[in-house]
Amino acid sequence: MNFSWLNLSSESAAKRLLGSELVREIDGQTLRVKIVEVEAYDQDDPASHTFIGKTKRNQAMFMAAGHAYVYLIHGLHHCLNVVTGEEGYGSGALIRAVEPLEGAEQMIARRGKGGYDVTNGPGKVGQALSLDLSYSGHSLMESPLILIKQPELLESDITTTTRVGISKAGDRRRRYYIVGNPYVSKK
DNA sequence: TGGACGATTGACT
DNA sequence: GTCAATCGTCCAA
Repeated sequence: MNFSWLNLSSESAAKRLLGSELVREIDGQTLRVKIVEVEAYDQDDPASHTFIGKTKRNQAMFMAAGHAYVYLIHGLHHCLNVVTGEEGYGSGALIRAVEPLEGAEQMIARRGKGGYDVTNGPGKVGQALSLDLSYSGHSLMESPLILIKQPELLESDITTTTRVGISKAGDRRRRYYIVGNPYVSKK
């Protein structure tokens, strides 16, 4: 098992992540989700945390492909990224939304909400999977958070749009999601 | 050492 | 549609 399939540009790797699964083991429970929405970020992108270079916070983004980068937004929400590309180059894909496959009830309990609201946003994914800053830099080959490759989706199943909630480079179309999946975030 | 700010969410009008 | 919550991080002084 290796993550050479993520050793691509952040755009290609982000699209390749759609349909892949994350397995989260916690309190003896197994949570399994499918990635349905992502956004690409890299060092040459003004909207990326790595645009300013390597810092204490974003150093995980400079690790080899297949590590996790978790950050805290607005002091409230933890967001998960999958690091992509070459080690030493700060790039990755923000996991914006997932579809519960296993352990949905655990996620609903952690979220305090059911329905599609359970995981249809980056902060919601972080809460449903109970992630925090200590997971930044974690290898996604190891328990308790594992990334599992799935067959690549057809290009016709992927929609590309502008990103959400950023204040810079808002015109870059680097948000990708699975057509028709109800867990895709709204905005 | 301090102040400004954010790849968001949810509550409220 | 508007807006507050809340804190780790970054940078200026």
